[in-house]
Amino acid sequence: MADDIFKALADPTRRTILDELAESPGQTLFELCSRLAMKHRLGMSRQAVSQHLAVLEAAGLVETRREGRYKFHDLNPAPLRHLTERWTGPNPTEDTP
Amino acid sequence: MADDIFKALADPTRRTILDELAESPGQTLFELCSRLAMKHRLGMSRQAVSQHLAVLEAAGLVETRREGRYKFHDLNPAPLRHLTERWTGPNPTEDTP
DNA sequence: TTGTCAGGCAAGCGTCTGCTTGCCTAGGGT
DNA sequence: ACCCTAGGCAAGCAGACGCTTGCCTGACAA
Repeated sequence: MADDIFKALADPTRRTILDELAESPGQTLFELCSRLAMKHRLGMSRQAVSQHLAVLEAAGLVETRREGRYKFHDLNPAPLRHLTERWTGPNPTEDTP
Repeated sequence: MADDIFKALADPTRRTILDELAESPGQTLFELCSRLAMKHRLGMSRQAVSQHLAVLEAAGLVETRREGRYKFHDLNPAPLRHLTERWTGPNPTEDTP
């Protein structure tokens, strides 16, 4: 559970993918590949990115929806919210109603 | 920098060590070894724990002080505070004075 | 139908990593 | 002096991880 999330965050390429999905949601695999290559100078094969996305999806950090032959990816930051409170203590005034 | 922190958090044993140091600060290597063995049923060699502590210290999550032949370890949660805001956005009401 | 394009599956390979084992240094007590 | 204890250094090993390559499936268009 939390283990999957921390392990998913351990790789710099996966963190860059999260950055990219935060900046422009709903990208397909090919869009992510080209933007990682252009903006971040990461020359990786399509399968490498696909495997990273699988790890992120298994951790619940990325959600996907299919439309025809396209698969769109979106960041889900919810699992990250209280991840480190285990050691920092709850943020005193967070979630004030 | 952030890479060291995420990589340090990726291992479940290291997260347990942080838990243990949060619960009772200032433990020595041997104290940590025995408590990991007793409370968490982790049978590891002393060197394994020592190497984990080195990783945590390199990431800035654990600080140490020597006294004679003892070396005491303390949790430093500061690097964890804003670690995930990169994707969650800043906590709206955090750090209110 | 045939061709093309987005994506998935699986095996293989090199590297990193967590852990062990063995030996070594330094501080403190008798 | 001697011994014991807390900790460090370094080599070695098995498994995990990141990435590639090659082939396959399914959706659309000509």
